[in-house]
Amino acid sequence: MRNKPPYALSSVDHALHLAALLQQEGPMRVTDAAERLGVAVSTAHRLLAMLVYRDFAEQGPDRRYRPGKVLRPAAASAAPVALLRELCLPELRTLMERTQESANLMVPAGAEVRFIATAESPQVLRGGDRVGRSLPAHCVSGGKTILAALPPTELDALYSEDDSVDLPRLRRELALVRERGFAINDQLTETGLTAVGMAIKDAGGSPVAALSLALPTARFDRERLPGWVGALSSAVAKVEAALSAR
Amino acid sequence: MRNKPPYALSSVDHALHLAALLQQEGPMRVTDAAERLGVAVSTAHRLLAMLVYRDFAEQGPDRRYRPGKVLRPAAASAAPVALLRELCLPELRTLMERTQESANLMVPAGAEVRFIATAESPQVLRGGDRVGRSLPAHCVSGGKTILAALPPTELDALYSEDDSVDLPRLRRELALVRERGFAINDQLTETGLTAVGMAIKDAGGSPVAALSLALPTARFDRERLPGWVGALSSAVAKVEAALSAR
DNA sequence: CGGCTTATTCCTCATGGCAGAAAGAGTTTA
DNA sequence: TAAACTCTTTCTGCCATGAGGAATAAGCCG
Repeated sequence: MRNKPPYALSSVDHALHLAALLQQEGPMRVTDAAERLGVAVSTAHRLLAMLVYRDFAEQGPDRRYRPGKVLRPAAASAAPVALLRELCLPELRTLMERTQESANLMVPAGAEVRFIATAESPQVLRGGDRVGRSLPAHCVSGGKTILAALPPTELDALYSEDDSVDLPRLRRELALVRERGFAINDQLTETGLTAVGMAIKDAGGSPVAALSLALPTARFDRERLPGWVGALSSAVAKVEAALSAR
Repeated sequence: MRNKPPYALSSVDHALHLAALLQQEGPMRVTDAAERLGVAVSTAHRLLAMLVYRDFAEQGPDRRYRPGKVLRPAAASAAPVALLRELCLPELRTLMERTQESANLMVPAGAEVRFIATAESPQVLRGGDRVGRSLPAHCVSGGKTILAALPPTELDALYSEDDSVDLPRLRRELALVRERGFAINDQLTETGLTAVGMAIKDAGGSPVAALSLALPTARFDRERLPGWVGALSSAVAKVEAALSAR
């Protein structure tokens, strides 16, 4: 816990304080919460209702409120994306070490992909860390491979109402991606950056994530492509095997 | 997650949503958080500052925000009171089964004690479940034994400015409690309820909690007192041994 | 049935969201 | 290598809207 911010949000403070109390001290009634926070009972009730809504609390048959699943030991390690990150981090590092280029892990998020882990190249000029960011799937190498693995109906659902995307052209590109097994993003999202991506699929063949190598365009060399694709294939295979084993 | 409450607190909703996103998805920048929540960047920053303040987030050297210790797997099991509850629950049950009266665990909280676990007697007329509640320590059996184990300076610090408490009289009572090793609350906090309490001390002799048996005054019998005190002693000894072993 | 507790509703004013500015950090360029 | 540039984080002030509290209704238990 740090110093109180200069411009604290008292409603948020109450809620977080209450959540932490539930975790530390266990079951509590509405009136107990009101006393502990120094607020009206109706306010405490509203705060608890929000905690319940967002899974930070739940109410038992004795009417007391307890920590919800977000605050339980299992939650942090059970979230699918957190699991995937944990599982992929070693492979990301291996991939990066093998290629000396930055390796990214991304997951699908509607028509976008979200970067959830990066192993950065040790070279001075390198693809940077994009963790936390979202980018349009059809502009990103890994995103393209995810789209390529989607059933046509799902692809339509994502893009049929989006005028900015030429759907027939995208389909043709994705057919090529499927054929090759990887996709390239040549400076579509950032000038001077080129990436090679490959989807990670579950046992049923559905894309759950993608790995990509991102490097300065100046270092992109068609002759080295097979090597990068090979390293990506290796990493993807290992992740897929680990996913199947769960 | 439940249905959104009819009268949601949107600021609290933003904060909790953001905390859950950090746990599920991992590191995030301020601008990422703003995008995900659909709020201004400055608002996202204030929310993150509150999350950091309450240990739901922390910021790394890369400026990204990550889950704080409250959201990590270890937090839920590491909180001292949560540990104590977990450790004491079996003894509470044993104590209750042995005496057929309700057994309570309470911890000191300033001049009060807070009830953190109860094993209720199976009898129809019984001491009830007080989990979550706080009561003045000097009116509660377990609280008296905690006060009795405090150094005189600490006792003074708690009560010297409190006119409602006759400190010399309390001192005399606590001296008696120390001599006996247990304390009785005869209807001070609730008409018709009598309780016998005993402190749990750490290796250094400082009181960390107390166990008590609470029963209807109608069942309180001075001839049975040694039996109750014996059972309490047993339970306290086991808890103290377990505490020492950590 | 009574008393306590939880849950809901309405109103008002204090605070949370936003815009803008300042500060910080990393990259690019000369 | 230093300056310029750009993006990002952090800070600040203002005002309208949403959070807190009072009152009421509903629920629960002895």
